Amino acid sequence: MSKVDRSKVDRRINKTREAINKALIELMSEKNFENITINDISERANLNRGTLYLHYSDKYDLLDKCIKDHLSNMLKFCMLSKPGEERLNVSNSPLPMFQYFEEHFLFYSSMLSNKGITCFREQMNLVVINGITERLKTGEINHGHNKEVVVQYMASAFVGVVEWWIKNNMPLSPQIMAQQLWDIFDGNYSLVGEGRIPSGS
Amino acid sequence: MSKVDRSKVDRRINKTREAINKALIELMSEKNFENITINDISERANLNRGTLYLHYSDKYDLLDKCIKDHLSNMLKFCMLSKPGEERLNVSNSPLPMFQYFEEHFLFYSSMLSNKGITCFREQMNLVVINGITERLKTGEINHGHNKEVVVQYMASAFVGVVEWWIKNNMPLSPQIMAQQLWDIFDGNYSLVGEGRIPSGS
DNA sequence: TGACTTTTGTTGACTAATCAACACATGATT
DNA sequence: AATCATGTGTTGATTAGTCAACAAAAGTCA
Repeated sequence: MSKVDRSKVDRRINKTREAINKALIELMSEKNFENITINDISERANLNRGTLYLHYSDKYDLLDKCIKDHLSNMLKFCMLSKPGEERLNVSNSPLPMFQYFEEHFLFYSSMLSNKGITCFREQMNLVVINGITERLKTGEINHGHNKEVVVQYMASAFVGVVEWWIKNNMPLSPQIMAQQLWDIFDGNYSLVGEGRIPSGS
Repeated sequence: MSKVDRSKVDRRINKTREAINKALIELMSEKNFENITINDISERANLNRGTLYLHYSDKYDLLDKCIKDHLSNMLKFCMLSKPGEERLNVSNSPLPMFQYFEEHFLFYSSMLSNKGITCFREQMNLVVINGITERLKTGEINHGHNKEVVVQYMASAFVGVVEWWIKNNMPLSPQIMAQQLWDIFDGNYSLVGEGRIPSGS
């Protein structure tokens, strides 16, 4: 008569998943996804092949979950700075985002540069769109622009810039990138109801 | 009816031991050994406290096995260059040794600098003595010196120099250290039966 | 084509790691 | 001295991971 608590996840599970994800990302930075075998992954992760199948049904399932996991964390990170609060100062500029991408460079580099995996860019775009949409829920646009259009515009611009930055091995610092992007956005819109930021005149 | 092979070690065992050893060395570079608890170690190693007790009876047992393990590897590494073979050229100088210590700097630094653990220096000295004795078995000394004395002299000198080098955060490169030590040894003895190396005249 | 190697996904027997719980020891604070 | 917190070492029930073995699929090449 027992049955233990089990409310928290067994730490072995996390260790295993982390090892597998790390191995996959490493391998994807080295070769084409299609050429990576389950054997490669389990060897690199230093665990039994059978263990991998306890968590993922095949390598496509693994890739899928790996992407969803990372993008979900990215979105979570973005949402930490609450929408509609202190949005016009530099402290809430895109800087944390670029620092985030810098920290997870290996992942985003692997995903964006790897041949034979087309799905990633679209998934990332989708997540960014959802994120921006969420943030714009409270602070409404008041320039007479269609919200959908603005969201698409911003998401595409952001993802495109990030993709360029990552694919080119981050030639500029996160600070510079954030400043540049902030300036461009500023030239277009201010994102909350206060309207354009008076610049000079 | 079965009984599996089990000739090789279960990879879980190696992973666990490696995590524990890494955790101990890290912690010892941060604080006094006496102030490190079993809880600290198991937390840092990211495993259950009970798991640690499956491998070690207490933290002293762990420290002991950790030291013996490292020193045994060190000796193994030293013995890779066979005694009595090509001993007079630079390629067989102490350089590999200093590179070895550089690679395992964190361990030796922790052990040599940590207060509240006196046993390490003596154990290391003993291992070095055994190593040198082993190497001198084939190539005999022929200067009329007592072998024991020569061994003690060399071991003390070597350990002393290494200890200074590690404790001072490796102020000189392994190359320089090896060259210096080689020159000093050369000024004293050549270690094989060929006698002094004619230097110049 | 056919022989071959490699990879895949699954099985069952087994072992190591996990977790909560426990009693006890040590140490500091009041 | 009594209280409180923290660390120790052990227990038993349970789960996750391991390994070798297998058959079937997919890729390689003479």
